[in-house]
Amino acid sequence: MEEKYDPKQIEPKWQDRWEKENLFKAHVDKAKKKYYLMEMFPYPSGNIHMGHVRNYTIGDVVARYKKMQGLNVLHPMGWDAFGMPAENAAISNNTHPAKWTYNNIATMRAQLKKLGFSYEWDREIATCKPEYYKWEQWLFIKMFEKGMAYRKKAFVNWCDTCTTVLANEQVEADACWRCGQPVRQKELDQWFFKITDYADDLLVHCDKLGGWPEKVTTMQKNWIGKSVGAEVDFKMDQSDEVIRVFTTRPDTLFGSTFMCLAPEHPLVLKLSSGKIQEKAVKAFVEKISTQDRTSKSIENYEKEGVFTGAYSINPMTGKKIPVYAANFILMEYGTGAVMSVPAHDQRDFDFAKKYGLEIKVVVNTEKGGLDAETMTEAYAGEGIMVNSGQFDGMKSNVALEAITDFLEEKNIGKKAVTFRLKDWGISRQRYWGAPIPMIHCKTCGVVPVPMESLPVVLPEDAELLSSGGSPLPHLDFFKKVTCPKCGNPDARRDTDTMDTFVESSWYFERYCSPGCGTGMFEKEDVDYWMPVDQYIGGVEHAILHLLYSRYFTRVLKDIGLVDFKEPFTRLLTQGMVNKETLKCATHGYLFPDEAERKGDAASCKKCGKDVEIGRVIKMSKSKKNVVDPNVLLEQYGADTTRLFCLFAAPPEKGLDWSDEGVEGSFRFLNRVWRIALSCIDLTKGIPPYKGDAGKLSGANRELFRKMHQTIQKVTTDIEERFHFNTVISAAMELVNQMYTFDLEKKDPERDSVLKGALETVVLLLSPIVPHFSDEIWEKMGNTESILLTQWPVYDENALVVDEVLIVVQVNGKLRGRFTINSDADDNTIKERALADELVQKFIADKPLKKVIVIKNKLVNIVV
RNA sequence: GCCGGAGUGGUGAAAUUGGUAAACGCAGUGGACUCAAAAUCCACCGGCUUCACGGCCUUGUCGGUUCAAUUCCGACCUCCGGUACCA
Repeated sequence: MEEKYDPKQIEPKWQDRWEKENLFKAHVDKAKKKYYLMEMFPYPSGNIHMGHVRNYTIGDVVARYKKMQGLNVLHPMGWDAFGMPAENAAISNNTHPAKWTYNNIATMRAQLKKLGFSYEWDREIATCKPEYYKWEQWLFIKMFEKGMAYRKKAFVNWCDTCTTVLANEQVEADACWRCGQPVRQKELDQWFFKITDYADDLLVHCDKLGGWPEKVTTMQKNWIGKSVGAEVDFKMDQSDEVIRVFTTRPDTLFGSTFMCLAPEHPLVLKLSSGKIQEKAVKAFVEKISTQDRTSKSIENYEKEGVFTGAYSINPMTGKKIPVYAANFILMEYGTGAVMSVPAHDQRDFDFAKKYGLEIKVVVNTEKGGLDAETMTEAYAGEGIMVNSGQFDGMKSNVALEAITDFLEEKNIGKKAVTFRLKDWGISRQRYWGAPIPMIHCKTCGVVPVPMESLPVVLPEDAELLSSGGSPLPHLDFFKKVTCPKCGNPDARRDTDTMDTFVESSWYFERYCSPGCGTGMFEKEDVDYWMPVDQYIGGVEHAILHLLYSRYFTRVLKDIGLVDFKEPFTRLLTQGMVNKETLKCATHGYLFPDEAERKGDAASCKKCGKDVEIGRVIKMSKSKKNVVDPNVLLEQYGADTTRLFCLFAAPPEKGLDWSDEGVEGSFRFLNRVWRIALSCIDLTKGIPPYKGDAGKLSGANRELFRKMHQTIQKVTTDIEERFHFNTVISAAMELVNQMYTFDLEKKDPERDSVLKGALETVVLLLSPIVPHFSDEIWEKMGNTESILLTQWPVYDENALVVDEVLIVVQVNGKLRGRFTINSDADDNTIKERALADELVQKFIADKPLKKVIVIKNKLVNIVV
């Protein structure tokens, strides 16, 4: 009776063995080439989901592959353990965020272990532990001392009923998600990191990140958004005030017929004060202050503004122009004021049409013909200057420089650069985060907590408020402190916590010395391991997390803690794991097992009503379109789960979940298992064929060639593209070819070739299905884990083919094919192609125009 | 809205540098084995057309470049991700 493939028995066996043998332990070894591989650590939300399985499987394959290539591999794992869901769970289940988080970590760690990932668990970190955030607080104080962390006022979403701040996610249709109260914008003092100091450097280095997907660096470049232009001072009519505007188009200055200020601009209320417009302006500012002012919504609002009653003077024309406050101007960007040129900017054009303001053409097209009266849209292109005094007739790109120089000469303007990137606001009015290590004293102002008093420990015995607000401001034992500078006993501790993106901006360095008690990390560890050679994670992090990490690394470099600027040499952004959603009219979103599927329709198991089968979107708990990896592990085991995740799609693409494919992956492993067992029996004592390919013949030679082709394909597909789906296809083809042999017939030559093919299949699959491979490897008589075996190398000579297939096209259409010796010259190939019967039929008596011969591939005959 | 990406058979996908569109799977159909079933093995499997050889069409839509376009260029449509307090 043949032994069946039983993952339930094999997988725990190998997981134990790997752990006992310390197979994944990494040590600094300067004699060896290092490879630091890291996947984005998970937020401990409760259970591992398919997105994690996919991400970590990709990483594990690379880790194991690099190890087999002989590199010193560091492959750590940890927990992004602070964050809002812990607080929400605490409120709804009455459990403490800490308890909830640590329970989730325990569950998820066990799940990751069951998947057989090659993590070095000794390096595990959890960002909610004081020994981790202590060093974050330490860095915060360093940054404060350098002026890199500073305070300014900023708006937050505020719910008056719950008296709490709401995250953008907690705002649904401009109202609080808990109570439905309309959300108001409230201004608070908050901490900011000066990422804008590094805007240019972050931008310039985008082009040097050769190992990053171009789409990610493009998105980062656009996010940073450098604009070159000029700042221009506009004097006010009848007052000494000056309004400074930023423009990227100083060439259009003569065409500026009005001006717009951000509603928050300090001059808005001042200018209208005492005028008949005062009331309307106040109402407008008030209205805007209730609106969400994020870049997402701002472009969606209908352009709206109000006249302040004041005029400024266009410095070129000397004409009075009205000053408006407008909802599409952002205070954070540029100077919070723009000169409006309706003829050459679409937003200004729309605004001018709406409020009946003058439109003046100052840049005409080469052909001329722009007319302010008849224009239906702004002309934003380059052209020839008109209506612009001494600059008339110049090309607009030349005038841009000339006018800027003119402004500098007259001292009313200068060249200026503006970035779209804003400073990073890190204050969160929340409980479950790292406390900001600052103290507010009435006499000394803002004072850092002394370094020796760190960490400022987040009090774990706090009770969460049902409104969702942070309990920290209500905890006197936490809040009340003595000022470390003057001894004033009435000082107040900062009760805000840090944005969780702060923790994830340096965890990759912490992995290098996870237990370090004297600093963020040991320099020699970081010097050896960093930068990360390969980072793998979801595309959704393409901007924020990755940009913040790049910024933090620069800060660490400037403090002298590290010697490099860029933390991640190569980046792989995997696509999301998606699934259709199911929604019942009465019961809302349903889990897959709460609905009865009937072909294209489905009904709710609770009420029997029809269920709406929704769009295929990113798997998420709130939409309940999830697949529980536990179920797959239970039914098929880790290897099948891993195999399917990789086979279904290339990593960078989205993966739309289907249950059917999993079965096929399991079937494939069984197919390999069966041929392995019969080969092992058949080839006992026979060494794998290692000789000259030319000495083999027929099917044996074909298999030998296929084996080397497969090694080549698999190696380049992993090395260059991480396309594991084609890696698996290639392995399947090799296995299929092994199945064409009749093992009943005796053939010692075949047996040794077959043995080599089996060894190859198992080695090539081992990073993907490690338990399975180690088990077969052991059955083949090996005593060491397959992970410690060298990755196979292909033999160039074995790839040589004698005959190639040539296809023949007539006018680009496929008409015939033939095989020919692979070293035949172009002329021979051409003759053969023209002689082909079918080809002749299509050429008929038409004259030949051209014949294109592509060696070893194709002939195209043009008639 | 803005920025980035994707779209190929019934279905997941492949085609790496512009050179045979659909490799390898899933689902399906037929056959072998079996008392029977499961499992397994073998064969077929884009559409229309043809007794057949074959022909015509087909990579979201429309147009362009080229001897040749899934691949390059332009316009558009749909979907997905990000949009600064979800992580």
